[in-house]
Amino acid sequence: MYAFDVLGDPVRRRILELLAAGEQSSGEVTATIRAEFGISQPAVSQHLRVLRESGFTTVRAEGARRLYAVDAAPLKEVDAWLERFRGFWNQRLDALGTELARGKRARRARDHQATAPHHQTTGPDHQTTGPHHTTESSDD
Amino acid sequence: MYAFDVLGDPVRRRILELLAAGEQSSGEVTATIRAEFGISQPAVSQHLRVLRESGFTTVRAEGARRLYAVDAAPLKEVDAWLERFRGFWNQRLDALGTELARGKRARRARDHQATAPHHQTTGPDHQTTGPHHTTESSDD
DNA sequence: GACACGTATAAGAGTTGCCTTATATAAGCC
DNA sequence: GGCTTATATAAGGCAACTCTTATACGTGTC
Repeated sequence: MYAFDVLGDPVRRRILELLAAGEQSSGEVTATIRAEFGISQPAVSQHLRVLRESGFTTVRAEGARRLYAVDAAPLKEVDAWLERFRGFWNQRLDALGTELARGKRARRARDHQATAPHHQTTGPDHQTTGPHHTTESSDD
Repeated sequence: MYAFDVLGDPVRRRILELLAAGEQSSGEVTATIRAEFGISQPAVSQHLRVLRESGFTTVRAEGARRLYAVDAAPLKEVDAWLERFRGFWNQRLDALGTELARGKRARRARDHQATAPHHQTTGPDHQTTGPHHTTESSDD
């Protein structure tokens, strides 16, 4: 899951945000990013390269310009990874105790798309204690 | 959005995957990670520290053990960031042009409402350029 | 108290990542 | 052709990250 590495940089995330509004030329992106982050044109170009080479964007030439646009594929991957955690903020944590008491918990941890280098998951053969109660999980 | 930095590391992502199945002690996590990644106990402990200090996990002591569990707050943040891109993979990219021509775009049933009543999908209402057609590179 | 276990921290080395300045390539215009 | 605009690449410096080994700290046991 190379994707998370790419998204680790705030400049790159910002560029994607900009492109989410629609195709933009390298120059347009550069102007905005320079204004916001105060970095040089080559620096922005390098970030664009990373995004391009990692599949987050597509580019097409229009004269001397390069028009960048979001390619959602890697983001989709990230979204898929998050999938397994969705249950953690979709339920009333406070009510969890009750749920457990009823022995009625839902089965989570269905698939694992581990990016681990080696073999598969050695599933914790404990109780699958899904979403537990965290003392105070901030929810907004 | 510190969260993406934390998730940039494959070991940390794996640890979260493990914890997604339920609370685990530092030792249990360490055993699995050591087996899969071949790194030392202190290395795992340091990753656990990062996860702890960045709010991805909670810890509670049980005797000499430290029991770690997922805290979803930061993941929720990541999910919220992704929100703006959801529209990019919920529509038929190839048909987009046609669809626009027919002016039929808007009301597409959002489909996939499987389990979670996640936040309302505020589709990216990018005017024109939105999701364009490209060859989607699914993997790299 | 002494010792083993479970876990964390400290200090240092190697690697990776991002930024800068300088420069190259290509297109547009006169 | 020669100049300007648009964008990319190259090379080097510095900071940040992650690993390792060594060690400290708290807990349970005898």
